[in-house]
Amino acid sequence: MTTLAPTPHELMIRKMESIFPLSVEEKQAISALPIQLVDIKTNQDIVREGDEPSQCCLILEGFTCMYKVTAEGKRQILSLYVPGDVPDMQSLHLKVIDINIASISPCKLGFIQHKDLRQLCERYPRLTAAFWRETLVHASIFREWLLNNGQRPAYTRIAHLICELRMRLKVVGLAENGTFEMPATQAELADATGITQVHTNRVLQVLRADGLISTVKTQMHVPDWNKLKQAGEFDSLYLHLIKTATA
Amino acid sequence: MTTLAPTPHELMIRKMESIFPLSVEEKQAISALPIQLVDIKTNQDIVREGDEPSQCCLILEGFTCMYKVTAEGKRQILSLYVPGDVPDMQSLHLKVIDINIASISPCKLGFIQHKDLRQLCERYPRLTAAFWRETLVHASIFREWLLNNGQRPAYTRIAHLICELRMRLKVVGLAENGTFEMPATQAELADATGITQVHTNRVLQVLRADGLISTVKTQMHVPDWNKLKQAGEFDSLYLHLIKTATA
DNA sequence: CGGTTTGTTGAATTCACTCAATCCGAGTGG
DNA sequence: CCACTCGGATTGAGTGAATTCAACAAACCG
Repeated sequence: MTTLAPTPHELMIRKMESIFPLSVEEKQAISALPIQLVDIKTNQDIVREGDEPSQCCLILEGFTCMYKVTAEGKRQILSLYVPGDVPDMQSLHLKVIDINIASISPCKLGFIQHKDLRQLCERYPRLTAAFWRETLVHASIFREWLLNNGQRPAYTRIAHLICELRMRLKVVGLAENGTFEMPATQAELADATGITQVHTNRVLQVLRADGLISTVKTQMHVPDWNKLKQAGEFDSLYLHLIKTATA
Repeated sequence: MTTLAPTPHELMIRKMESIFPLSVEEKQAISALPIQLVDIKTNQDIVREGDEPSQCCLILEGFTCMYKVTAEGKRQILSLYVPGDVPDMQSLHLKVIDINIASISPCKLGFIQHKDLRQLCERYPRLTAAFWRETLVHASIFREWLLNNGQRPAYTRIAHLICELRMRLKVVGLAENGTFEMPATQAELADATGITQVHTNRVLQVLRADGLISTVKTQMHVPDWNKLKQAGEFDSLYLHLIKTATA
């Protein structure tokens, strides 16, 4: 299945439907949402700690990451966001942003005003549940990362991260045949998994040698999904995808 | 201020008001919520991965923890929950539970039926926002733990955890004069911070030697809040407390 | 009490880190 | 078309923070 680039609204709906069944009416309502398109370059901050935005950001193309830095200047990437994600949905209810969001590749973004989202939720109360659920799924991803980074050895940890990305990209149609764009640098993977860049490099080499992944530029290929899943101890339950989306 | 043990509803309201301003009406509505009281012993599972509960669990007394285990049997504690918390609020919107929750001390729990919470939210839409916000704050705590466990050295990491507990207990009136109950064992602190029990023990000794904490049985005392905050690089922004609660 | 959990200590080990240095491909400009 | 730059990837060698393993002390509990 070769999917033409979906419109912003199509993408948003596709993503939402992976975790929440939408009615025709609800989809129409979402499709009517005003979205302001913006292109940005690599390594641009989109939202910063302390900001009080009045809009949410929908990723349309490219990858972004959420991160925090310690007093000593060490950066932890808290999550990677891919097309269809709204990394700052929390700003609907937490006025002051407590994290940073930045692009890690050139991105196309769609900004949606809080007021429009609030209006939508008022008119379609089930959508409140849908958005709430989306934030809960992201919380679940944070938890899985906590487990992953806290208890698993580097090899498993990186394998797990790659599994998650593949799965999340698949539901929005961006990971066919086990191949997908993965523009994160090794330094970024390192900051996401809490290991050093040097060590990340060595682990990736072993993963390649073991035939679990192969990379060409920013293209990641997973020849044997089951083997990688096993290496990464990956169980997608925590992504809370509904069955139709997993198939 | 010596607070008498609050009723379940008082405790719930006190906690909610630390992150969301409630009207008199809303408080009355919450007070009318049916709550089923249950006492449990230490180390009892309350909710398990795979469960599909029809109720949420309000902690009234004691500590509980949320955890996950890897295939190799390593346990990561994802969060600690204290009186006033509802650790499984997510079950309102994520049918299948993806984590475990267990007591780490004897606990008094209050179970609230999903249907009652849903009804409450329908009648008082602002409360939907309040509960949603509560789940977002917990997500924020997961993120901070990710940063803490991923990027900070063991000493800072444990100091930070103690700071967080003090702060969260304070808003429900359980940490006056820098003293509070902290029933977690060193093994549990270890699983929460992603370091070994042995090393946790050594770090605690240093923290005591540095005069940052002192412990008598399960009582934790913090003689100098500012010093501990500094040692733990603690900034409470991520808890999203409203000003009146911080004071 | 005796049994069990929790806390403490020592010694050897290791996984991952630090600190460079080097390599490489993609642009850029002369 | 090649020299130059620059970000990213790779490699080597030495180091260290935290681990493992094992034993022991202390506190807790029925």
